[in-house]
Amino acid sequence: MANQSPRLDQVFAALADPTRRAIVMRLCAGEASVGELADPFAMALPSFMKHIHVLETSGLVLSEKSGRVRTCRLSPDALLGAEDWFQQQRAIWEARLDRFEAYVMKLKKEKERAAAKRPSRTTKRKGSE
Amino acid sequence: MANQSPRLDQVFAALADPTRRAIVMRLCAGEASVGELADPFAMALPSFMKHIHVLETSGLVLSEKSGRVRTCRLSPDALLGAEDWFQQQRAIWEARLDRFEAYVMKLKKEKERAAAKRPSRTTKRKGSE
DNA sequence: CGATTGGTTAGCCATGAAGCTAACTATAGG
DNA sequence: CCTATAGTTAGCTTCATGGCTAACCAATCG
Repeated sequence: MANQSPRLDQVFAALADPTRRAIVMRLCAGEASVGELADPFAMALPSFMKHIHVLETSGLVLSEKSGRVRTCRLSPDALLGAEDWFQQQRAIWEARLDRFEAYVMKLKKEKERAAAKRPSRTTKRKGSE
Repeated sequence: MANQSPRLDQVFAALADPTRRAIVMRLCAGEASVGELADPFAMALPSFMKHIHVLETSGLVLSEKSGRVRTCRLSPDALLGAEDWFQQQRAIWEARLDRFEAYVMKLKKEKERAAAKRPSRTTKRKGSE
């Protein structure tokens, strides 16, 4: 029940930036070096590296340096964790909608029964909500 | 293909804060007034209202004031939009994994065929990557 | 060796986010 | 009418974020 996970904070914060989302999207297609990743962006390397670092500390991306080139790849766990969060919320939301619908149905039925009992009151306006 | 949606920026940024995620979770269970929402948090009202406002401009939450009380409710669209983003990434990721697996299978088969051809070389080490 | 390439570190700046208090508006209740 | 309630506005601090330049390693390559 305690959903105070600092990981989610970082994952969502990381994904709030279009540059970083683009990096994640790129990495979904396969690993790449920092240089390759940086290429499409009109941004100085140090600025770009900050984004990589943010992605890394959020757990979304892993990287490894061999020689003078650092290769980055996606770590699906964090991504899946965030997706889970959405699915949980949606489940709760949908359960509520179901309950609400059930409630409306119940009201409707009661109204029908009342109408059957004393038809003269069928045209009564809306009723209390 | 242009996924530069400023909406996603705002939605993810909104969800990067634990207070705001808690608000969203609370609202999944049904609408509530600002006061009700603020109650569990040890935070001055003006600070809290900022969170509400962030949620509102992100499109996650709608609110309406009647009398002196403002009632908030979830707007599922933005939530679903964000969930979609994850599902798209996952689809790409999984397609890649499939392709990778297919590639590995192909390698394996070739190796087997080679082994069948000249069994003496079966114990050769790893091979070039 | 010396130059180039690929990345890293350090430090600066502007902006925006998250919190606070204090003071104000406007409805509801007595 | 008076007071308490529910938000709201204004203005202030502090810290994080996103960008830059300049200078600095450390592998390659010629």
